[in-house]
Amino acid sequence: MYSSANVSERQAQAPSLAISTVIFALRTDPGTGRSEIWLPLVRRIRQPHLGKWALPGGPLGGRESLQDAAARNLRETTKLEPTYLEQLYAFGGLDRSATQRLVSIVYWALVRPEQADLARESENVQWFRASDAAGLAFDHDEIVAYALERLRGKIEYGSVAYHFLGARFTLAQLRGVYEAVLGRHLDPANFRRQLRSARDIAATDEVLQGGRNRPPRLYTYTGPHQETPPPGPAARLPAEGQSAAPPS
Amino acid sequence: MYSSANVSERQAQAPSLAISTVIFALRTDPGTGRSEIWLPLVRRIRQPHLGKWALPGGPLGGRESLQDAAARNLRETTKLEPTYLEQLYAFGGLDRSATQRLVSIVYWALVRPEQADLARESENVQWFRASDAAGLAFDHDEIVAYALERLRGKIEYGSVAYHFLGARFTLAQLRGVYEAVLGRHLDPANFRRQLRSARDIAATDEVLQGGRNRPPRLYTYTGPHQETPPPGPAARLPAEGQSAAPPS
DNA sequence: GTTGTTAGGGTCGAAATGACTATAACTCAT
DNA sequence: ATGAGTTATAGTCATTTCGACCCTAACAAC
Repeated sequence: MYSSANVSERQAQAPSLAISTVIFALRTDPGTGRSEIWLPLVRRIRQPHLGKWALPGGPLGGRESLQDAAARNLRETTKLEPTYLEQLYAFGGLDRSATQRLVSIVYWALVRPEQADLARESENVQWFRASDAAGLAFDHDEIVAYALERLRGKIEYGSVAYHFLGARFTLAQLRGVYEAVLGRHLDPANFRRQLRSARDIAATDEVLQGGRNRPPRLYTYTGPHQETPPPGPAARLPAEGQSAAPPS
Repeated sequence: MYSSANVSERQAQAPSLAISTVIFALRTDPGTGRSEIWLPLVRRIRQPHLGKWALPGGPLGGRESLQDAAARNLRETTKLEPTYLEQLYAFGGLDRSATQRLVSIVYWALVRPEQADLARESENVQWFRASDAAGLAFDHDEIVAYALERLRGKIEYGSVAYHFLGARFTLAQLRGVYEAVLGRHLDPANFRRQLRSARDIAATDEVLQGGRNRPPRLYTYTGPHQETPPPGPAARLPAEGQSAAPPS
């Protein structure tokens, strides 16, 4: 292996390698009270695609793992730590960038709403509704669409919705996450029944006071608190279950 | 984005980028008649890990997509075309190779048994039972384990088992694939019932003659004949369902 | 013929799921 | 204070799914 192309030739052809990150957060619409998915984008300050919005990213440092590079992107653009960070896909089409051959390893992350609200916004960093994120630089439109697709898959599978929320949450909030991601209404009673069994959530003895209706009980996530899953998939697997629901 | 590190520094740090491929094929044990998963490995002919077995792979050419590079690896090592080829994961740990910083984008492929039998074997290319593939070069042990994990996920989900078989197959053969991958016995009657509904298989009007028992009917796969899924995930998604099975 | 073995169809109960009803607990308007 | 409105939470019921199991059909070998 490691073919016979000589080294100088290989270097000459070597595509640049970059890391990009799709960062999802939930925001509650003040009007309808419904949860929506948002993500931060950065404005391109150089060619190509100067002035367009793009996913946060940059070159891979020589002393950091892929995961670390993605986490660094996150810190640098939004000043916050993700509650979930996973590799999405490596994009390497020939025509991704007009100026150079570019291979991007893309990660996707979930952050909590409190953090998303605190995240700085500036001239060149702004949050967008996921459904409004179009016309991005490079092939980032497709990447965002794919990340949403994958988010749907993961959330149906089960153990990712909690990472959108804080340490304590009501079942209605959790259901709001599911509804925002899946894009359909879920029956509150059935949703409750499904979560009572299995999944890594536990009821606390507290309730959320101050609402205008019956105070809902607060729950916590007790599963592997995979702040940022370990580098290799080998280490990541025990926390997940890998693979998905049986459409049969 | 695209940080402020200057270009020369970035080049100096730039990790090498390689493509590797995990190629799975099914072989039937002549003794027990059970199906087993095999994969081809190549012997390292240079340092590091000289003499050890490793996944087929090599550098990414400047004029080929990631997918094309993986397909080329396949051709070059086994002289055969895969019936299925998908990106597995990008591995980029700091300590993967002792001699250099190496990022590997790994693909996994399925090939048909007839093809696997025809595939050349040589001094430096040999097929191994997946369960016997240990002590490989670099972190390839972990990569193979992860590929098997993902294969299990995909097969439970549904649409990948056919790619191990030829154009026409019996349900017993298909069940053999599932049993080899999942590592457990499946009830023939229930298996039949599940496949009768939904999945992209159709009964032909032919039966397989020549066995010593009742001749089984032959079936075909009618789904998207995803010989080699399109480059971007966007194009790949309609054929798949993305994500994995529900451990709940 | 009989026997052995696999193909393929069916039954039955347990478990999961979706649609729905009912009651509890709170706030707010009157 | 009382009732209306809203959400939380429990329960019911019919349908579907799934695993375990049984039975008959169709071949080869003897």
